[in-house]
Amino acid sequence: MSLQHTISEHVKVAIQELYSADLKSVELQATRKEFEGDITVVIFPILRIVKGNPVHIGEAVGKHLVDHVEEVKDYNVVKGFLNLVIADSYYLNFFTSIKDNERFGLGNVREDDKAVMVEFSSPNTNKPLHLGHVRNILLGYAVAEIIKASGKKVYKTQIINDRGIHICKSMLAWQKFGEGETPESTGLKGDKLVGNYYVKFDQLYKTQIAELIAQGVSEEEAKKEAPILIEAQEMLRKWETGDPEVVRLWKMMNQWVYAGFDQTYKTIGVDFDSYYYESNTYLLGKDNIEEGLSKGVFFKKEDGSVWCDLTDEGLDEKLVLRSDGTAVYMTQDIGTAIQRVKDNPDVGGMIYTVGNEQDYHFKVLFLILKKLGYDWAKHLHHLSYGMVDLPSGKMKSREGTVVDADDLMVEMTETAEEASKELGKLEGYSEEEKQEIYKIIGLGSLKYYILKVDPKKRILFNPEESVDLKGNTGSFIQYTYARIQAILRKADFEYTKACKDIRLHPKEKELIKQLELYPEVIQNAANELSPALVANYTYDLVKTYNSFFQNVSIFGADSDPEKNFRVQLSEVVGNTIKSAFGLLGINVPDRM
RNA sequence: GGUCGCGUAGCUCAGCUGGAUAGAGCAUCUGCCUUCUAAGCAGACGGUCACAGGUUCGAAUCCUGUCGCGAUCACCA
Repeated sequence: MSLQHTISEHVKVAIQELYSADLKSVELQATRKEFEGDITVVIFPILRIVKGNPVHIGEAVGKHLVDHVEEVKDYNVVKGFLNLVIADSYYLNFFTSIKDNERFGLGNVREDDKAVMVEFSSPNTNKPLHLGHVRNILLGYAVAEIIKASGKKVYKTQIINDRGIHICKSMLAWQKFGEGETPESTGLKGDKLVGNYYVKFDQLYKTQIAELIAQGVSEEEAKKEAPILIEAQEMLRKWETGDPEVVRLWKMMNQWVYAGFDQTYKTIGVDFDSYYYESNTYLLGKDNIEEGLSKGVFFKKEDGSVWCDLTDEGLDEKLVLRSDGTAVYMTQDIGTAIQRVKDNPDVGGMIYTVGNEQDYHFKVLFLILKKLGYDWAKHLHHLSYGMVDLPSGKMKSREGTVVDADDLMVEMTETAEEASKELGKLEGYSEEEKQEIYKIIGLGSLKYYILKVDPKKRILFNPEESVDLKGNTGSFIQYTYARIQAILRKADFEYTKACKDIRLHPKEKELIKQLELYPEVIQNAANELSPALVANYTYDLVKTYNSFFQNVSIFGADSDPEKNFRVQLSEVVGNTIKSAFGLLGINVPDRM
């Protein structure tokens, strides 16, 4: 039973005994630094039940707690706040209970037999991944890891948008101008090569439009009639009829792209448990529409199109099947969701990591699935995130202002290398080891920079600031971890010594309090699907540790048990940083 | 126009289900390397929490309205 719970219960008992009143809930908070104490009971809400002077009530309750709760050593009352001083022994006991558990707080926080499927990344196969994908991937992966840590089984998946006119555009341009180029012949990553042809298509398309306009065709017409576009549409038709030549080309170029993506995922450090391809799923959903019609969830209009009436929910009617019987986006998503649960029957909920421009789409999708009566439909969540802006404005692929994911990661690594070389702390390491550390630092900065902000907010991605190693950054936290490892390398302490009689330094107490919070932070992050919570918590922990570390020498000449205790405390903080960063997909180096 | 989201220090961001004097980092300034990693620590400066009402012992937080920014409202994906 947690201390907070114990205190709450005793406050209730005290109010019952002193005033014969029945208190339903107790408001607790951490005591502010400027007052003496650790936990504060807010008296004001009690005034609703017990009339009287808040200070007198606080005094009475405080006395009762000191008398009846072992851990409460002392109290003081300031206005309507009852500050409780918790005995050092409580913190020391807590510390003893976690110090040998490297993964304390991780795993089995909540038992739940239903698995969660987390979808993220979900790229198109016509161009390389960019900064927007990076935010998506980092968020999705971190959320998956956090939920896993909170005790659930997690499936990481993505749906790859591998069909449609966009991929035909790249294919056509390659066919026309490629002269048989391959990733091998050019040395280019497959996704880059294909992306280049997508750009080539767009260039030709634009010049053709310009030519048509010069001939007196209206802009609107020109956009529809450009020969290259007609050709691409023709190619899509051939693909749909299964034309062997087109399908062969499509398969080949998609393979190039997948190889390129795999390399990018590997560098970022993420993986997936399953892949769904739109070329397989785009026909799904029609059966479910039939089923919905028979259940009365959908209705058919005179022209044969099928709709879902959501006006009772304050939304519009939504098309789920065209009048010619073909599927729309919504049809596919309905079918794919149902298919996924068929593939993984233990799944009890799904999380879709998709940008906030699709908020409405997912609102509707979830409603429809609920109406269709699936029990897992109650646990669907759209992990919606804001756009990534650059100081120069919006990223636009057509204007070439996108930040390529691979380039970005290389740049971050190089910056880490420069900074690291200046400080020269990696002497004695092989070039290979150094490169590995630079990568860990560079990527750590990037990941932390993106994950520390609330997902639903837009991010202003400032390249200069993101590579900064000072302040609230990933590398600052990594640096603290590396320093802790240096202490552990040099310390020769024995774990067997008890730490019963130690007087806690106020900052040590503060640190242990923060560690105590750790499982709660993970639980909250899992509930709110917020990696930002974990990131900000880690920063707070590290700030407190650094300030303690700087002010108290661990290798001081005096008393052994204290020395050992401090080294152990360092180790536990280090482990906590490591596991918290693990949840965010960030590595920590032993030296940097 | 309807719907949704955002608006906190010069800049980038925290602020949990309402609680004490609003919190960090960057930038600017001042101290601290004979001790375990100074990518650090301590401190100073900096705020009408967009605005106006409301709810109450108490509001950055909840409600209503206004303004600003963004997204979205296709038989597109």
